[in-house]
Amino acid sequence: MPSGGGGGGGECTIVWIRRDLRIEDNPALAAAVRAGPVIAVFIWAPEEEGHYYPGRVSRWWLKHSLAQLQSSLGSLGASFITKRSTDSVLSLIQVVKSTGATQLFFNHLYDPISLVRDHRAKELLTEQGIVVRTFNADLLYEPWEVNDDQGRPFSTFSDFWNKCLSMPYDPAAPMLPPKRIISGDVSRCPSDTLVFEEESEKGSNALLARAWSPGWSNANKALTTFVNGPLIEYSVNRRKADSATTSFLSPHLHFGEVSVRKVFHLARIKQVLWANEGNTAGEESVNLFLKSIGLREYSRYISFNHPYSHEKPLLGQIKFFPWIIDENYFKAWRQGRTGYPLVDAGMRELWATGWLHDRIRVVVSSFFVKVLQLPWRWGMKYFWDTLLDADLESDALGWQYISGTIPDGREFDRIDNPQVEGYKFDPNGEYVRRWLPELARLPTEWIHHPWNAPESVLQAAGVELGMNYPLPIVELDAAKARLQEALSEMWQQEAAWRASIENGTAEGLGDSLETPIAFPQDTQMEVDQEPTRNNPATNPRRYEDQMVPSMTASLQRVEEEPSMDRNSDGSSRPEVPTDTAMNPQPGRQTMNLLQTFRNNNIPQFNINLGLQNAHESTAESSSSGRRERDGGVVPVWSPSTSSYSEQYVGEDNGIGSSSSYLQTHPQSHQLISWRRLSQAG
DNA sequence: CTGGTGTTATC
DNA sequence: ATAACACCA
Repeated sequence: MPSGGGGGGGECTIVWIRRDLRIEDNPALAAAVRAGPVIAVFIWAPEEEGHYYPGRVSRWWLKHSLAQLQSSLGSLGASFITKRSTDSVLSLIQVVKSTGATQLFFNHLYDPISLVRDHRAKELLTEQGIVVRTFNADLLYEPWEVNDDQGRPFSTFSDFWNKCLSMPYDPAAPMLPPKRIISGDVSRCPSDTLVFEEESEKGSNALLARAWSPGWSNANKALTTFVNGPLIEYSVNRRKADSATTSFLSPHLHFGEVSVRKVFHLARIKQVLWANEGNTAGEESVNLFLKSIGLREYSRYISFNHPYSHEKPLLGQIKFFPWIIDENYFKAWRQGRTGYPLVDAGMRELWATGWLHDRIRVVVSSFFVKVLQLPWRWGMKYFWDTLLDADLESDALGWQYISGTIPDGREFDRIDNPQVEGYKFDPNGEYVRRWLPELARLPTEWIHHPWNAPESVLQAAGVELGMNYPLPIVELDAAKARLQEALSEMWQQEAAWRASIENGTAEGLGDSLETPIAFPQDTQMEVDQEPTRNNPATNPRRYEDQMVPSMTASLQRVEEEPSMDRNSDGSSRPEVPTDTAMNPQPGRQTMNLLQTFRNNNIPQFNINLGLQNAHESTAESSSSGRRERDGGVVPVWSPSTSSYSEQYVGEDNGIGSSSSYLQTHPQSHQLISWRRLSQAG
C-alpha cells in the first residue's frame, strides 16, 4: 500500500466517487489530486434509493466497473476505500474523521435522491469544518446554465437542445487522467467488502459478461469503436430493431465510466471531418447521435427542475386518468405474451439480456400505456429492475414522453399499431423470429399479425394461437375505444375538479386521486409458467432469476408508498406557506427532500458564466476556469429556481398544457386561464 | 408553379 | 396521428 506518507495525519482530500467511475475527465478527482494527497471513497448504500434499489444487472455492472476503477486508482498510487452503509453522509463523516481529511470533493448528480443527499452532505461536512467542493462531471452544461432569453428554464426538448448547441461557450474540454496520485493515510479507515450479487444471481450474471464489459477503459474502447465505426451510418441504421447499430454507451454513461464531454467532443470532431468531405449523411448521423446525448442531458435538466418527475406526471391532467389496475396484463407484458409479436419479442429480449433498442423501448412502453392502460410507473419500475442501463432520469423522461405528460410528449389519444411498427422496424421479421421461436416458421407476410393468418399457414408453421402463442390480449379497436372513454372520463374529472376548486369545495378530490398506484404486491412477480413452449431450454431458470431479486426488493418497501406520496404531494406546493406547517413526518427520505425544498432558498444558480473560455485543454486551466462554477454549489432543487414550474400542473396548480392537446381541448385551457386570472385579480 | 402522393420524425 | 418535407406529374 502506498501509505500515507504525503498525507501525514490529515490535509488530504476525500474524493467521493459515485456515478463517475472513471479517472479520465473526472473534475473532482483532478482537483483533489492538484490539492495534495487523495483518498477515494465509494459508499454502497442502496437502501437510500428507496423504491429504486438497483436491479440485478445494474448491480452486476457496478461491481465490475468498480473493480476496474479500484485497480486503476491503485496503480496510480491512490487508496480506494469502500464502505457499506445505510446512510452515506454519516459514513462520509466517519471516513473524514478516521483519515483526518480536510476536504471533500465530489461530482454532481441530479436524481431526486442525490439532490437531497448531496445537499445534506455538504451542509453537515461544512459544519464539521470540512471544505466541500463539487463539480460538473456528468453534463455538457449544468441545468441552471441553460435558460431562455428571460432566464427561465426551457420546457421542451428541442428548445433546450438548440440552446445547448448554441451556447456562447463550448462544453468544457475533457481532462486527461492524473499521472500519479499521492495517497492519504487510510491506515485507520478500513474498507468494507461490498456484496453486489446474491448467490442465486450469479448464474444469470455469468451470461452478461459474454456481451458486456463494464469499466472505464472498456467504455473508452466502446466509444472509440463506435465513433470510428457505426457512427457514420447511425442515421441510416437507426430504424432497425436489431440493436447492432447503436452506440452501446448508455450503461457506460450511466455509471460515468466515460464522460459525455469526451463523447461530445469526439463526435464533433468526426462531424467537422465529414462536413469537410461533403459527407452529409455522416454529418447528419452525428447530429442524430448527439441528439440522443441531448436527451440524456435533458433528462437531468427535467429531474433538476422537477424532482418528482420520476413519480408524478409533469402535466397534471393525467392524474384523472382511470388506469387499469390489472396485474395479469402486467404479467403478460413482462413475459412477452401479449399476442403482438413485436411487443413480445422486445419483452423477451429485455428479459433475457437486460437490453432493448430505443425504438423497441418506445414500442413496448407505448403499448403498455396506451393499449393496456397500465400505470406508467409500473412499467418504469420494471425497466428500472431489468435494464442494464437503468437510469432514473432517462427512464422517467422516456415514460413521461410516451404517456404524453410532458409538454412535448406524445398525444394522449395516439395509439401505435404494433403491426405497423413491426413492418417498419423489423420488415423481414428477423427480430421477432429471434426472440419468439414459436413464430419462427411463420412467413414474413404474417409474422407481425399472426391472428390474421389462414389456418393452413399457421398449421404449417406449427403455430397454435391461444396455445403456444397467445391471441392478442386486447384487440386494437377495443383498445382505441377504451382509450377514448378513459380520456373523456379524464377530461370530465378534470373539469369537475376545476369547478370544485372554484367553488372552494371538495378541495381534496385532486389529492386523493393523485395517490399513485402502489406497485403490485403479489409474489407472483416471478413467472409462474414457461413463457413459451418452444423457448430455448438452454437455461430455463433464467427467466425466474431475472424477476426475483429486483421485485423482491420493491416488495419490502411497498408499504411506504402512501406516505411517500403524501410527502411528495405536499412538496408539490412549496410556494404555499400554509402548507409548511403540515405533514411533519420527519426522518423520511422524501421528507428530507421536502424539508430541503422548504427551508432552503438556494437561488445562487443563475450565475452568469459568459466568461468561460471555450478552449481550455489542460487539466490545470480547465479546472481553474471551472472553479467558479463548480466550486461551491451543490445542485439542489428550489422552487425559486423554477419559476416556470407554474406552467406545469404536476405541481398541483392545474396549469399547463401541451400545444397538441390545447387544440383538441381548448375549453380546458380556457378554464385554466380563467382560474389563473381570477387568482391574479 | 401546383397539387397530389409518399416518407419520416415525433422525447 | 399528424405535420413537415420531398418528390413527381
